[in-house]
Amino acid sequence: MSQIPEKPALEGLEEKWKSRWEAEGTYRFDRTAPREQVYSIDTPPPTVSGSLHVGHVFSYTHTDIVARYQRMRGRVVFYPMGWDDNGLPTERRVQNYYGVRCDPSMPYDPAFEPPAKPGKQALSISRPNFVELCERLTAEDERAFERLWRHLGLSVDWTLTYTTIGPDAQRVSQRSFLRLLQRDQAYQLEAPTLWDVDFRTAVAQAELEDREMPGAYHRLRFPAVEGDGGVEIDTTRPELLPACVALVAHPDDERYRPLFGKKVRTPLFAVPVPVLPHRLADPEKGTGIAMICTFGDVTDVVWWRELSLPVRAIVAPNGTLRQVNWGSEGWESLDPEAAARHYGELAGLSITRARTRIVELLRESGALIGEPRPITHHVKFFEKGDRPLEIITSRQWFIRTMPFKEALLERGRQLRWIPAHMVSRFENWVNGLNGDWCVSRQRFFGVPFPVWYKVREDGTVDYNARLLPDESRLPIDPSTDVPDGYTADQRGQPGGFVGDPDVMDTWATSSLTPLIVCGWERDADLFGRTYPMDLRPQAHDIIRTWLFSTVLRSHLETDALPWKHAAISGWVLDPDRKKMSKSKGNVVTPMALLEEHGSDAVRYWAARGGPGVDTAFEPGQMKVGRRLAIKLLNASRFVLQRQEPAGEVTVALDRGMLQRLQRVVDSATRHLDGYDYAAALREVEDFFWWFCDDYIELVKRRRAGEGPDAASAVSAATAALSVILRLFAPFLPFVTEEVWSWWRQGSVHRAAWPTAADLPLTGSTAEADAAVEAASEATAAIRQARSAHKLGFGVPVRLTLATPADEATWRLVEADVLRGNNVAEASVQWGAAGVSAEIVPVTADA
RNA sequence: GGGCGGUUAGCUCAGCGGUAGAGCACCGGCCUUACACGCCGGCUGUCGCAGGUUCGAGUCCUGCACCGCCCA
Repeated sequence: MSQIPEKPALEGLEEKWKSRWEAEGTYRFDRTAPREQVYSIDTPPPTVSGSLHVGHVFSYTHTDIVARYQRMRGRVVFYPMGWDDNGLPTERRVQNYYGVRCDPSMPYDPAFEPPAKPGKQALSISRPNFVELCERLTAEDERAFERLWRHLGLSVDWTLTYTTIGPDAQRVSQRSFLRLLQRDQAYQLEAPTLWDVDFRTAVAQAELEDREMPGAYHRLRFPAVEGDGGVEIDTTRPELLPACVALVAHPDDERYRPLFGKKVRTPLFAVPVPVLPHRLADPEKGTGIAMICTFGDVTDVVWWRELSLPVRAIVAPNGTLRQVNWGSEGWESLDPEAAARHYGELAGLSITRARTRIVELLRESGALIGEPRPITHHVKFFEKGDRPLEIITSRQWFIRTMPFKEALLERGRQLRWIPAHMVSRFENWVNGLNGDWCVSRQRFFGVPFPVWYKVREDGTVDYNARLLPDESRLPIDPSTDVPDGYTADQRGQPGGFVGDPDVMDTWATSSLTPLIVCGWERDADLFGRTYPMDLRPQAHDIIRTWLFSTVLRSHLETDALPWKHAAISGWVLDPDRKKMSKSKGNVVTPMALLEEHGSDAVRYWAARGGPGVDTAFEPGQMKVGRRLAIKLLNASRFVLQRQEPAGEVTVALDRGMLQRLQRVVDSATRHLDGYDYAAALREVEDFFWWFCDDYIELVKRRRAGEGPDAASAVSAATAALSVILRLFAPFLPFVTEEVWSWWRQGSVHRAAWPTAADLPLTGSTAEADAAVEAASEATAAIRQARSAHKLGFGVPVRLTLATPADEATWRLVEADVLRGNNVAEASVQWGAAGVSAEIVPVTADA
């Protein structure tokens, strides 16, 4: 307990209480609690190689409100925080920050120190050195993130913090991968894969986005192989002509029916290709007949697979056209010399430059009909990428998704979504899945695949001869660790082994967060107490990635839903109703925002944005929140200044106030149970302002007196304050804790959530309600009259009042109403049709 | 093109079958010994448009328009 300050203020409360909470372990998880009592939260690990912005503050506050509410309800809250440091964003940040690039062929340099300032030219360093820099930089970022979250007042148990590159995450990722392999739920395949030519890695369907791009239709003439016939096609990708393997038209298209089964030859390269029917060919598009190349887009892949076509791949992993030996097997041409001559103009060029050059060649040869016609079309990009994706055949790891679509939809239905309509985002995505999940990335800072391959005697790698570690060895890095039965010097040697060079997609690790934090296969006791988890909070933009993949992994690994509830928060919108962009969010950094308005005030703004509702960034609401917090300090101080005489709450007005509060408690509890924290806050806030401006104003003079009526007011006010503080505690943790400390032991955040039993209610409910009603409407009428006559409160008045209240009710509140409105004399008519008040000032001589 | 959500006072939003609400902003007033970072009062709406159901519709149904997001 401490003294009530003379002039209480919000300043400094964050510093004071965040360190107190840490020192006292206020939010520490009690791992002896039985499962039924535990409430476990699968917090989204923010990407550390970015910055936290107001959107994070917004949604993490929502989760914290739920956590604090559940804790006060008696649940033992398991609330870890994670950092997503694994993956491409970190690599990119490290490259820019230190001016380095990773060259996996270089040896480790233990003495390496990055330059103080990044040089003009990127410095090549080994993979282990690169990974060290990633770890160094993310560790710094993580400390800054933690400071921010503590300042915001998140009631996280910081002893449970994990990172997606940490040993636990690696061990879980690798163990799960080995088990997927055993169950044939993961497999390796050389297949056409979406490929980013700048990052030089495969990407997954979930990481795609469509962008609108300018393009052009080029009409090309393909002569018949025999006779003078021919056909014209339209293509947006003429540079892929050397990779053309067939033409395709709709089976019902009368125009092309006669050509099915016949061959035409490609312009410039004179490759004979068949004309084939397929239902996916669109008769309305272009000339109605298209060229199939390996591979221009995903439809090409479908055609290639379903029509059993050969592969003629020309795009290299770096996005240039590779060398091709025309006339050799697979590259047959009716005129290999001409083909080689033409292709020689293209080889080595980037895709865009190759396109420009081939259009010139086509024009010269007469195969280009007319001029290119500009269009805009949708092109697939890696969401973090700058150039359109290519489709390149490469060896990749996949996790099966296609066989589980139905089961996953069923899991989606079992999950309680908040708000409920978000389930359709999930179903939309699952229904649209068109292939298994590609999880390998040709990158460096990630969890390696725990796999080696045997090297044949001729020095080639036998990808079918896998060497897998025992689970007890995990986590391992196959680029430095050695498989059982081999020695380090056999790496890369004939008869030896090589490690799988790839790392896992970052979602392949973050899809396991419930298993990582709950101690799957590491701590069975903890796992039993926390899994499946109670809550997954996250934003709606990552339903297709994080939520989907987590449901999949838990389904495969534990045959269960990972959590009971998924609470999907909205976005923060800027004043133009656009998603608050990172650059905008950085203009006002979260820490500056918290320092300017106070954490409770910012949390108030966030709490008003309901579940799943996109919410405008509005400093005005933060100012309102700040006023609320200040009001709590002042009102509390006033109530606590007089805690004696205490006694039974007998006066009708006092009982009526408590009844109102009881209804607020019931309703706020119902709302919070349904995760509608915004509705709960509204009700508590409305009550509190009424409590201050009407109830306290009416009773404060009686309360200042002596005897049972004063005791009734004192007791009612302190009982109400105790409940009000607890109702506000999940929303405004700092100011409520401060006030609680003035008169109570322990933390308000470990106090019990209020119930009706906390309110000393006695007597007739109807009578007390009627008293509140009569007092409120009379007061409103008198205040109105004062305003109309421009008479301030300080001027005593003579009142003529008509009130619908009956005489008995009026007598219950008369003294409070008259004193509370500075009425010197009154003439009252009760039982009137409506309320009306007339006043005249009482002058000194009257 | 398919799906989801939204459209209510100048602004931000609540209300989702029974006489249009809150806060902010604005205007007017008040030093009232908890708070001037305060208090009191006032102003403001064809509840996107068109039909329908109902005794009664921001509230339910149908269509349309516009905005946003997701997926093609």
